[in-house]
Amino acid sequence: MKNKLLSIYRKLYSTFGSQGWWPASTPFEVTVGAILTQNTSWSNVEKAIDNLKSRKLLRAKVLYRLPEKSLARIIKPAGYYNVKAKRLRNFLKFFIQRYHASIRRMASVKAMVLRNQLLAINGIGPETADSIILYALHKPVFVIDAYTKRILLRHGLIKDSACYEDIQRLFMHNLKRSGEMFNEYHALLVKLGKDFCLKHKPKCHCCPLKKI
DNA sequence: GACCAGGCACATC
DNA sequence: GATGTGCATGGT
Repeated sequence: MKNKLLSIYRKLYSTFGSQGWWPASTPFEVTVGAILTQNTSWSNVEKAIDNLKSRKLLRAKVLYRLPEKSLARIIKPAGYYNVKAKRLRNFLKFFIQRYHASIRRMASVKAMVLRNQLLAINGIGPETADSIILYALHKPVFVIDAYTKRILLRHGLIKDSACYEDIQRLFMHNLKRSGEMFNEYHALLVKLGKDFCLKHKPKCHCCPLKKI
């Protein structure tokens, strides 16, 4: 399994190159994006983030002062805007109260402790929590998403019944813990998922992983 | 017009 | 514990 996961990574990297994730200019912007991108295409999230940026709202305390209704209107292009406004505010409350709106303070906590704290927030599930920990704080946790599961399933590396933590363990127990690599690997899986899994049939001959 | 997107919580059985 | 449903915009 170790060799398999590593050869998939190498093949993806040699095919697609570095993906430059996360596409954001600050760690705080990553956390906002992680919540907004739940079940939503990134292009829609970008519009919502641009709205926040142009209004100079991309700071925790400033954003938290905004009424929920106003926030919902501004992030509308990201879809599910009412639930996401709530979820964002749930995170902001936590971030301000527990870490004084400081990314540095939040990053000083052990990854698994923070993960549990994030999971206790209504609206933050495993993928969002891990995205924040990996892409905003650069700590080595592997992010699992729908593409990752679909790809591993197609290549017979997991069972359909595998849950989020099962798949995460597969990567984390079989690869060297490297935030840099986990960052790239997950982004590459998303790239493969977007470019091939949706446009082609399973195991189609032009998939870069066909011989893996 | 149908289908999909870088999920999650909640209701129901 | 598994399964179904609501949440919503914008691109293909």
